[in-house]
Amino acid sequence: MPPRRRWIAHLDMDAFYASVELLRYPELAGQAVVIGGGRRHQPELLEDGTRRFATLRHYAGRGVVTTATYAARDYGVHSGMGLMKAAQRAPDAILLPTDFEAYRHYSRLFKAAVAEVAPVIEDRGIDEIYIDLTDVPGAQEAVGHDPRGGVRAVAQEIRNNVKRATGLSCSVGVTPNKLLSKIASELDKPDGLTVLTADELPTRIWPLPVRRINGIGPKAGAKLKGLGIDTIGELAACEQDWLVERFGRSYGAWLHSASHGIDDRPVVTYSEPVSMSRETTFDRDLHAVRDRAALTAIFTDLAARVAEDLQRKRFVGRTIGIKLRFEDFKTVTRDLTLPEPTADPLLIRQAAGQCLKRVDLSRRLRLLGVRVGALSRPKAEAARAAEPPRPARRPPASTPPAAGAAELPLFPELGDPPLPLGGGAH
DNA sequence: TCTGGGGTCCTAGGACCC
DNA sequence: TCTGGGGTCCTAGGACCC
Repeated sequence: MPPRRRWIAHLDMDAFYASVELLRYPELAGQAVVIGGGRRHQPELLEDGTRRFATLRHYAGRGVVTTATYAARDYGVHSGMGLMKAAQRAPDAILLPTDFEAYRHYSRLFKAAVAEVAPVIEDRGIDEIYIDLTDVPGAQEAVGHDPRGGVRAVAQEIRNNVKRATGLSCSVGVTPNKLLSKIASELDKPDGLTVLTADELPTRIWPLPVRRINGIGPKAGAKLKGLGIDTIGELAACEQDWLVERFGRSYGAWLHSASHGIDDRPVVTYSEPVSMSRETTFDRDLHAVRDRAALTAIFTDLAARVAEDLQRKRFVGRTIGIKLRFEDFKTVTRDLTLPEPTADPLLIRQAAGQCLKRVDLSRRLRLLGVRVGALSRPKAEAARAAEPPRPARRPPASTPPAAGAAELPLFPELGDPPLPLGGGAH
């Protein structure tokens, strides 16, 4: 009996947001379409029943491209690009607002369709998943002399099921591990299926640029390029010690094993959230003093929204943090750990207000965020009462007056003394 | 016409305790 | 008072991903 092979699939929906929009507006098929920005550019229904769509040409704002159709990508537009820049490259491309409700709906549909064939699924966001195919009936069968035949048929069945359930296409990579499958799913995109065995590493993986490895981002990619390493094969030819000297023990060793296609991570079907946050970028940069009222309102709203998220998902958190991005794009964070976890909007806002006091607010702000971390499940009142009080590890942060957060002066009044510089408070 | 929003994980220094 | 080592928690920043 031949040994049982581990088969992991990575499934990636093709241009997901844009493809969902095309289901709704089939007349846009084949056109350059970009998804992104605010709610402003909703299509307009004309009297003759046709729709008028906004184009990128007149866009003004700070949005980015979340997805572009393949036709739009031909103009050099890709996700993450500022919409202003995208407008330069493709002024006549159609611009649609993001509709997360719709995308979440289709996300649930495609994942359910996969689960009918293979139930061991790891969520990697709204449009991609890993699937463990090892124990799916048929996956271990060779077809002729090809050990990939059985699992290829299983993967094709998954793709068919997704198409039937959603009308959308996806690309799938199947290999012995998550690292290689993630790379493989991109090899024949869109609407492709690539099955690789470990012995195909030198021919199929090593010629690719290092950036194709999930975990090598812009920084590590640039550093490798500076060292004369462009392809995964060139990385694989490096001594591990040499990489460790340059990238640190952990990352250096990982680079070495990744380039050799080694990855033992399991497919994880559930993981508890670690933090929840809300943040917003303003239409224009705001100043702590001159725009105090607006900033205070935004801050309170962000705290209320995280609190709402926590309560809806039944979590409480002990570490409250803020994030600020200045006009020069520099970002700072401050956080504060409370003696007890909470999901109360007032307590969250109070703690966030404490954090804010530790930041120098002389530069204008473009973004504000509120985060709650160190999450746990709320204890029932009864269980709490039965417990001895938790001894505080350090003096609790001076608790603001019980007056209620609404009256707290979060941002300085005109004429207030200058705020202390950030970073000095610990 | 620079660069959204929601996450995870890692590192590193200092506090604090034994 | 000086000299330690180990372990955990807290905080800040940064890389990376979807």
